[in-house]
Amino acid sequence: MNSNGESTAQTRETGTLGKLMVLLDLVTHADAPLRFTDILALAGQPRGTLHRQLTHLVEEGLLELDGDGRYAPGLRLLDFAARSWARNEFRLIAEPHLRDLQQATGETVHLGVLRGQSIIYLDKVEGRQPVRMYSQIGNASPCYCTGVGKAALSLLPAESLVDLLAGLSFTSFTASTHVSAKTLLAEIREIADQGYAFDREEHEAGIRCVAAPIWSEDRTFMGGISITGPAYRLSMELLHQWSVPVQLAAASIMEGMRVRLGPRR
Amino acid sequence: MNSNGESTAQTRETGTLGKLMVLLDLVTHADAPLRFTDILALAGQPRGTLHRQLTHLVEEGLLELDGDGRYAPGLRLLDFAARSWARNEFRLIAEPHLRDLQQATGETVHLGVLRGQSIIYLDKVEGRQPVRMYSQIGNASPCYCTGVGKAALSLLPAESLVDLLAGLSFTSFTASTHVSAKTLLAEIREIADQGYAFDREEHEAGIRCVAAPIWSEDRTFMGGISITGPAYRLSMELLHQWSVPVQLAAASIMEGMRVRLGPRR
DNA sequence: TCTGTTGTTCCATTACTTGGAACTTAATTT
DNA sequence: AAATTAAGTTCCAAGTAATGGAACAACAGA
Repeated sequence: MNSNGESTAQTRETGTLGKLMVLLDLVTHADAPLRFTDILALAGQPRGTLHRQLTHLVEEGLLELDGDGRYAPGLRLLDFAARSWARNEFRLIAEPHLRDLQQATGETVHLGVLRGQSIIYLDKVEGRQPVRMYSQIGNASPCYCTGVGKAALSLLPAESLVDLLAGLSFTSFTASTHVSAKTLLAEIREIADQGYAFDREEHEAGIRCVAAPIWSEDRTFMGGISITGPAYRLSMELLHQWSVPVQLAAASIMEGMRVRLGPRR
Repeated sequence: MNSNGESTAQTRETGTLGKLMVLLDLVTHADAPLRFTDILALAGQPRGTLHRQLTHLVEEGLLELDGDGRYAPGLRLLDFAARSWARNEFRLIAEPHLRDLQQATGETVHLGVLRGQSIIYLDKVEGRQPVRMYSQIGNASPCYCTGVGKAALSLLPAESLVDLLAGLSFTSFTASTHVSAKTLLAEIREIADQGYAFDREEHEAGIRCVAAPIWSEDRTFMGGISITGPAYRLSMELLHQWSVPVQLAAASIMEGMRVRLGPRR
């Protein structure tokens, strides 16, 4: 299987686990708790099989079954995630630099990492209001219309990049969203040259950002950091200016990673 | 080794999934990323078997394998958890009331739910500083030394309570921590009578709280909310006073649950 | 280079998952 | 209230995937 394809309904070679994960995906991605029959239709499996699988997931706390026979994501997932997040090395290293960048600009700062075709946000430092956790952290966003995403894509070797772009299906979130691999590829090459990326209201109308890529030497980690804010406050001119501190912060984080994780990587 | 519940090597009736979850638990509960051999020793399984299991978990993104052959929790867990949290019905219903309570007291407010022998924190509303997400949310804490935990235990029918207490292993976090089922049981009966619970620096020195239980009519959900703060600011007298607003907020949340989830439950 | 350690692959045996069908329970209609 | 349909659960023979011992490969230290 290819390195970071991770394409959609692709049957993975993970046996029983893979089938169960598909179910977890179904339930967690649904907009509302699903009944047994709903899942039956979506999963397309025999009733007996599905019933046993769901029972196992519930027994393990990965799903929860309420009194009305509806399945919802289980709380055990929270516990796993809390540990996963609290000890994430990249996040721990990046955190102080994110804070500095937030202080310097007054705007919201994100740390994200490329996983397959998505950016998963690892951290977020806001200014005034208390963070609504999970509001962004942990969420998976498309790579082709976010600053961090495009910055991360600029790190891929040409071949992997073309493969990944070929597998994308573009959703037009705003009028500015890239809708073809062609224009996206052109921009990513430009980003690779200049070392930073913009999001020109491509994911959400009225929201702009400037982002810089971050990577570990062994390319295990490919992601980025960004400064995000409302378009009325963040002119493109200002964003161009901020491309400098973003890149400096990214460099500091990478230096921290090199020191902490050993020079080899 | 094991944190608080989840007693050792308990074989669940969940077939292949159960075995994989044991591995996930091992890795996520460890203090640092584990090498293959570390897991081999902890899991006590044949090398070949373990290797394939870990490979499957990595392929599914539940674990991550870094360049040095160390296994860490995977980022996919974050994505699952983000969805799980964002749509949790109890949290959504409780949130505005938690905010009100925070405003009224100025101290930190928690929402927690009993899962097995642990309290899992579903939400947290702080005053001044931005919330460090996951710092508390999602974390599992012992039920016998937290305000929310003892409040939740007071909801259990006598028999279940005795069973649960019998299975506890007490860790003495501070000088005030309950260390026997006997004294704990006595306090829980008192809590059941009066309708609110205190944490008198039992989990963390210098931290007190007052908590009130919350339950759904079908007892699917048993948990509570609490006001927490430093002992120097929260005298026991003040906590006694605050037992009233905490109980009122709890009542409001339960009313909300009744309306939203239907009268049956 | 040798040697012990760590990590990976292979394959016959075993055990679990599979899925059809029968069954029970709940909801809807007459 | 009885009949009818839908929804959810249990059962078991057959097939498939997991198991685990052993052999193999990669690596580190002496």
